[in-house]
Amino acid sequence: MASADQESSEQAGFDGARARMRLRVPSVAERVAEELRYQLAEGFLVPGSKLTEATIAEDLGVSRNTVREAFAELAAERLLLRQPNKGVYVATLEAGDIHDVYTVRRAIEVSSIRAGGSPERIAAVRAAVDEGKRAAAVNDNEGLGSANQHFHGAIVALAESNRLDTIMAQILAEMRLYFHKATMNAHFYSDWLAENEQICAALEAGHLEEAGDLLLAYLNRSEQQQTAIHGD
Amino acid sequence: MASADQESSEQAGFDGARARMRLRVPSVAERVAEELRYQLAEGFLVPGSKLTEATIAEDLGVSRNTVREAFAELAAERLLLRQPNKGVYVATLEAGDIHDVYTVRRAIEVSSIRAGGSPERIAAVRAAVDEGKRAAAVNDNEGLGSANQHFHGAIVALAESNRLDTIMAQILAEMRLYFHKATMNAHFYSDWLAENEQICAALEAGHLEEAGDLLLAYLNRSEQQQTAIHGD
DNA sequence: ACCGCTGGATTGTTCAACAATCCAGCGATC
DNA sequence: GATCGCTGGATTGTTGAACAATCCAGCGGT
Repeated sequence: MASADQESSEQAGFDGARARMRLRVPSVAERVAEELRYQLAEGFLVPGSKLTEATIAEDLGVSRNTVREAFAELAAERLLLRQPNKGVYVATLEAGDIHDVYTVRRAIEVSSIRAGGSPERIAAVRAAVDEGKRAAAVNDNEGLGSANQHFHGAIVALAESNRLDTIMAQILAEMRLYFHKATMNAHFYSDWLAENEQICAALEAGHLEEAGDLLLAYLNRSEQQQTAIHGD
Repeated sequence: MASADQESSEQAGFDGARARMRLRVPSVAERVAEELRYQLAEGFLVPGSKLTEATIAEDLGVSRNTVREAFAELAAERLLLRQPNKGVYVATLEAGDIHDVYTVRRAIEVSSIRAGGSPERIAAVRAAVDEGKRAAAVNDNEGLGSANQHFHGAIVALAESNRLDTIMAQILAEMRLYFHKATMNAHFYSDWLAENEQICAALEAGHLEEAGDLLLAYLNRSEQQQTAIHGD
């Protein structure tokens, strides 16, 4: 997702008329990266475990060189850790990294929401909130989780910055990798809904300062929770 | 610089006693990437020009596959643009990208300075200001430019977040690439010194809000200047 | 318990080949 | 004369094999 979108010049306010064609066939290396990303997000590859080039190459039926290219891509996204002459390992988040990740989130999320956004972008935030409500209604824990990620992604999208979007996407991928389904019990999601609703409402009402404060408070609390669980 | 530092667990408060050894020999691909980064920053490779794999491979005396790995790394940093089946090109910043870049800078720089920082980190900011003054004293335009980059890098470093640091490093590399020496006349540097001094003073005095406001104002003005020059 | 060695496994890098794709040029056609 | 279709050459994408460099576990010697 990082190197996939190179339409930085493609402004958002484009007429739907001249819709871009995008029938590009992703390269093999990209598909390998995509597959690995999927397996990482799904938890098939546990943090810290080693990925051997030859094995993966054979499993996916591609050349070792191609696997290497995919590794490079994922290493650049911090999903894999490359240790020279030793191998690549699934990234692990240490105690310090949790703070690190939340520092980034505070910077870009709060800044994005404080600057407001176009009505369409705000509507996208609202949509994510609703998505969460629907998931909660049917007790879909997994759906609840991704709805929350959509919510925070939509907040960053308010800023209409491609770079912030990809940064956020990477951070979310990192969190998916580490705070995996297994580690998140239902009680985590308890407060989200109400809080997201509150933030979204403030945003819609144009109370940007308040929205920012609420979001900041949420992030701080969330960091505390995570640190408490993944001990340090 | 992006994938080079994987000591995310290495907290800042480390005793100088157990200094890290770092005698790692960078891989060939990394050295190729380094060389290209240098040529990009130095302006030998103009934005938009095409880089042919075979040519670079021969010039540097390495294999085409290795060049490819280096390309992947630089493409992930947005310094190169990979167009599938066509080739890699030196990245160009369109009008919209300028706003994009500054949006990121506003987010992470302002957020970093508003949170303050340890005395050592603040001292580093001060050091960057002094570096600028020394460069100005001898009319060293180039030194003045890099001093300013050090200044803003030091501000982000206040947050003590590895991720923010690498993000900022990439952004600065992008700007170096585009706003190259040739394009920046001396008059650009005119205000910097006084303003950096002011920001730094506010920071040292603990007036974080004021420091943030000053920095924000600077970034906004700088964006305007850049947009004015590199037409839109 | 410490040391050095050694062999096997894995990564790093190169090379050569071929398929897939793009692009410029060049006729053929209306 | 502009458009279309083709074709040939150049470049990228991908593979497979080979070899060098490096690491690591195990083993034996002291």
